[in-house]
Amino acid sequence: MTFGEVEIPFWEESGHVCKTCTITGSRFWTRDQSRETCGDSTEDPYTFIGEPIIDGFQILGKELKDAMRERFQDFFEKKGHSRVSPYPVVARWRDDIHLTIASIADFQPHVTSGLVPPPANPLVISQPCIRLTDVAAVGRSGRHLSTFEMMAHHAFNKSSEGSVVYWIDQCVRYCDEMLVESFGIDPNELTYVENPWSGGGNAGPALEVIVGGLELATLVFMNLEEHEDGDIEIKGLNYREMDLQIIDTGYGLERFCWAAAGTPTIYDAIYPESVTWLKKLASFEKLVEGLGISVDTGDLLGEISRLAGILNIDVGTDVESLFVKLSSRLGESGLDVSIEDLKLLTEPLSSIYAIPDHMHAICNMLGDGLVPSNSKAGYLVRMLARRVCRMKDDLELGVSLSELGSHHIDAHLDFSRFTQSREGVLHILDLEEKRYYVMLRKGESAVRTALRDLPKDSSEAPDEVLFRLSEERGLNPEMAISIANLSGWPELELRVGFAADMASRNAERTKAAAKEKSRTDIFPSNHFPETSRDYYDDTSKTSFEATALACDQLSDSQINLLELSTEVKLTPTHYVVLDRTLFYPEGGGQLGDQGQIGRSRVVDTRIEGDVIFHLTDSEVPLGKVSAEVSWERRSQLMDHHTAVHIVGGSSRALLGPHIWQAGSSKGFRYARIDLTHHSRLSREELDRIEDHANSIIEANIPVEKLVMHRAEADEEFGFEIYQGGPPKQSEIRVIRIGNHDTQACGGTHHDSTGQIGELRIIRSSQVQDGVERLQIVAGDTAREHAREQERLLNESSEVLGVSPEDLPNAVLRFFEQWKSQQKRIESLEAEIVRLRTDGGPMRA
RNA sequence: GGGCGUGUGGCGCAGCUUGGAAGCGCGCUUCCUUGGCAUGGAAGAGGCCCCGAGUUCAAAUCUCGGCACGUCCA
Repeated sequence: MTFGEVEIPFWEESGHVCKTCTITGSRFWTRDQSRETCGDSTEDPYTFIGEPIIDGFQILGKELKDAMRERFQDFFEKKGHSRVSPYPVVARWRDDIHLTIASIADFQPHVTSGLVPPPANPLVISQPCIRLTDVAAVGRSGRHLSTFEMMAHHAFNKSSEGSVVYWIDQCVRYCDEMLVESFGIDPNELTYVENPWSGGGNAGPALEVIVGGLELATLVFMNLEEHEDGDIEIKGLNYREMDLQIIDTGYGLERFCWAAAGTPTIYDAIYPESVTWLKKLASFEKLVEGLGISVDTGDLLGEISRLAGILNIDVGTDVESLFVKLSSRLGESGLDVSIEDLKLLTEPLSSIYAIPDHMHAICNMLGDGLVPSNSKAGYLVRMLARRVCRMKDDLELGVSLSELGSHHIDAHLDFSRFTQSREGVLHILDLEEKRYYVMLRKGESAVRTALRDLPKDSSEAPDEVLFRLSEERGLNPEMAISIANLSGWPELELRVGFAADMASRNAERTKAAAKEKSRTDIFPSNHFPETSRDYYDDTSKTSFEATALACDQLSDSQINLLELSTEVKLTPTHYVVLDRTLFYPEGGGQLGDQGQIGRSRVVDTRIEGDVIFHLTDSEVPLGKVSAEVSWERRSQLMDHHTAVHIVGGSSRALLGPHIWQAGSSKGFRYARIDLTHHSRLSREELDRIEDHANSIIEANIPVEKLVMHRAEADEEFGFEIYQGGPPKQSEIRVIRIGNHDTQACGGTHHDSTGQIGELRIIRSSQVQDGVERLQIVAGDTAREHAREQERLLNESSEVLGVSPEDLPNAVLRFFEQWKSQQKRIESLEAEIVRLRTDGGPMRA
């Protein structure tokens, strides 16, 4: 048996026959003896439009989705699956993807790798997902969505330990029974197509489940993982058998809804209220009447969807050529529509369909507390918001982005399960819309300047100009052209093939950027046993005895790779490995400890794998050593680390649930925390956060340090505790400051907040759009900082000979005087020049 | 995380490639035209050319660093 083939007794029992598709050549199974095609080929158009293949759902929209989801989950619950609540759409428990793209993403990589047990086994879930790869096709194809719910049943088997829940045969039986019995699908219409699956580091055989030309589900039997020594090669990568065998299924909730509604497009089935509302706002009926198309628009739309399912619409495809294809195919079906009319009809319509889809994704992302930004996940929500802004303006809807949001939330969303409030979402939408219009306004002059040398009657602009406007000013080529048309270049048009060229240009850059990306190990960590980390037992203990297992000289390249902090004053010469240590290694944003091992100074501490490396300024003899951690530094690091947690909690309490830690750093001289927030922070806001944080310190709240299993922590505290980054172990440490703040954190902390003394937020700066960096000093450093400020004030006022209170006024006065004197000098100089050239005494 | 770009009177921007006396539009002040307003005309005020170093006889302009902001890609 080659990779991807599946042996299933159920086929014979249920009267399925195995065939090979005459079009695609795929193997498939069907109950229909006369069937020639697999159902997923260019010869299999949709059959359910106007004739639903799932009976008994006389409803649409949210109601339909709720009923469909319930029917699905109920079936699997009765088959022994436990319901699991959906995860957020912003995948903050992962560092490789920004958004939840599939139900299995909830369990990667910790569960699929076997590190952490699943929350239930087997389980059933309906997971909201967002995929932006086909965003250009949304609204146009009739079936593409940027956001959808993936209904799924998962089972995690460990056959090596004799723990098997169920595998391929049983999975197919469940699927078939549910579709036929529970959803009343005609068994003769069902086909199962063999289509091995690989991606995201895993692979396995898989079946696509197709009804009426529509792929309703994919059943993946994940049993391979990527490994350089693996003996199975798939698409150029090596794979080996996994410890776990995972049932990974995905049933498209919205597609079930579409199949049950039989509407012309999937959007009509799930967003009917929005589509109707938007059509009215855009006066769509009037536009249709104005065209005078002879055929019925309902029929036409259904036909377009049917064809769009067959014609591939890819990102970067030129819309022009698609219209040509579409028009000729429509002609074959007896619908005679000119390309021009087709455009006039489908362009506004595709926006009307795309808007509710995009709003659904936007509201879900913002609901999860995401803040729009110019990079990372925040950029994705901004991109969607800007697409909506553009579409709503093209349609001349006359409503704001937040009004669209408000309508969408009322019609389609239950906001009780989100962390962000409805008001919070609408506020952010207002801010985003304002930013969009600022960009457009600035873009107008940018277009004029960029095209200045171009003759006014040109029909084409240089590619380079359009690329630059897009990348630097955020004006996509269509927008740039339409601005140019209004600014004095009426003939300018977008060159055919430009969109495709731009897409491939981006693809090349991405490829080039992806080249350098591999984290190299600095130390030979696999040569040593795990170092016992004694610093957790008692964070105030500083001296200890241990055995030095190794001491080696550091090479220049190792020192380079270490990227030593500016707080490391001496360049280390050796690394030392002990059997046990009290030295805390750099991690979680906390810098490494310093101190003494024997006669050598420890200048920094690092960890690699499970081994802790002490960086010293001289060689340490092997064998018994006594060591001492610098308490002055350690206690200051603890002041800063606990203070950072407190400030994070205070910011969230005062500014809202969208506040998320985007990074942090705790050193000896200062600490900083990066927070996601949609606006710049004023000094008043910083003062309020500072006061709130200091009240937590004054209340002297105990700092609990818990050690618990990952799954247990998820359950009890939620994903909010992973602000410092995704956890890498199955057992994690949790730092809990009363009800103020709870974080998974490996750092060293005080036992109660009062030990910090006081903290101050010195300043805030912006790291990137939507991320504010707060600089914090706490404990002794806070006092030193105050002294330093006073010294600066005193020195400055002494120079001017005034008291510090009068400094601002004095500086203002001096500056004004300086300005007026500069001006006087200038005019006097001009006077001298005039006198010299105007026949003054200089002329001899 | 990576790339690109921007910072110039109150506001919107040009000038930077190729270093040589800081400009344009709107707004503002005063005067003229008018019965008054709109308008038109004339005169004028208002600039640490983001900050700091460097190169140079000379920097808004070139180089480096910082700050602030924008944008695209992942």
